[in-house]
Amino acid sequence: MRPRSERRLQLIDATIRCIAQHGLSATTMQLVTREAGLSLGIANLHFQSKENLLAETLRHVTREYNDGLLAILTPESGRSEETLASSLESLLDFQLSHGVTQRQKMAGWFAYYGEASARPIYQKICSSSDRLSMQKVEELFAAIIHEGQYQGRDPRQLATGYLALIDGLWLSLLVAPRVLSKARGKDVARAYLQQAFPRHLS
Amino acid sequence: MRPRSERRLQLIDATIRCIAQHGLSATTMQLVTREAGLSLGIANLHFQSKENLLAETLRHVTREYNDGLLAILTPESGRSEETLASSLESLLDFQLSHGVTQRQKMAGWFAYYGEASARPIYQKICSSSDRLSMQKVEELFAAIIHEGQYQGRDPRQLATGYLALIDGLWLSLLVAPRVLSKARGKDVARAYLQQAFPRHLS
DNA sequence: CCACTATGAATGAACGTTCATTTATAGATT
DNA sequence: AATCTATAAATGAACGTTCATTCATAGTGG
Repeated sequence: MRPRSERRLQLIDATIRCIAQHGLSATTMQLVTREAGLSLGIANLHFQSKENLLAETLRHVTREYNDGLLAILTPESGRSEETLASSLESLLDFQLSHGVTQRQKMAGWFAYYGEASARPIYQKICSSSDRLSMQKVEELFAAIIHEGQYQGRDPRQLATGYLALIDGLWLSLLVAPRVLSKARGKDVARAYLQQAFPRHLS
Repeated sequence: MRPRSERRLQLIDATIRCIAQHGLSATTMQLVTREAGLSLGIANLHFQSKENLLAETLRHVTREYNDGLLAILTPESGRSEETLASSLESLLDFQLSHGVTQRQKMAGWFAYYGEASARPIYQKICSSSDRLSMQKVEELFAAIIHEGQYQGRDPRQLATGYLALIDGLWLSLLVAPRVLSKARGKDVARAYLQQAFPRHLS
């Protein structure tokens, strides 16, 4: 017998693994609870319904990603050696890091995106997460443009392009990992940022 | 009573509409056949199984897209006024055209991508379509680099980036159409190409 | 003793698939 | 022309399976 919060996390983790392995449409309560090493009824006890479990799992995944992003893009007064250039480098490292580009995570991410257009609850979670990334990246780009006195750059347009590029690279890494390696994906994203902010990226 | 090929197309079209409206996981044989105005058994008559109907639908969608792409990127000896610059412009127009960026089509596309990592048959169809786009776009970029004598450009890297950017923009248009309009999406893609080939895009 | 956690067999709805039957079409026969 | 025959198209009730959910029951900690 374990506390509520622990079981919830245990079930969410199992859900993520199931989605990655079997896809969203083949993820059943039976599979999830067995993967978690628990009984069939337990998921409904803690999440009321399958729909809710899936929504909470998506919330968990997006929260985890956003926390990682915010840790990089929220300036902290404590860290004095932090520069805009290093933030840019950290952003790139994070978004194409081992942790974020695991097959398991990307597969889950796109499984939800695929169903998002038909399910308002997924659409809401995805789009609000996207909006946050957009805002934070745009802020960083605006600061860099100001610092570097780059001419004729629109921070919103550059942020839109950069985030779309990252999404597209993730999709390529997922669907055709043989064609595009993580290292080459990172090179492509780096090239985009170098074109935009040549004096902020070596 | 209608010929086989007509019914097949009718069912595939109905499947596309169902996926766009209800999502892939909620698309049932009942829904599809009712949408097509036909009886329940007809789909199994023409496609043997639901799995096969869904795979054939994906093949149809990718073929349609690839045909459009090939029409632009395959040089025809007859059209003398065709230049590399105009091909580039046509590519951009096509990929962000009304026809390709319909909600219905993009929703279907990403629904399959979302399930692709768990279903080998989808993965195969998607990745082979991607490979074709990649090859053709890379060829065009290589020709442009040669013609414009652009220095330090890698056609494969630029094509990878461009196609990833397009994918990412489609995803944004699908999930958050209010944040990103089609017109602004096109601006973003155009900016990428302008950076890469400034003398080939006004 | 009470509240909470946990189990898994039972339940009923929904789904893909099958198949006996009916309907339509084209070619052959008279 | 009219009739017959063979073939393919089309139907939808019926079947077996799978799934999410429920619930009677049992275990556990305070």
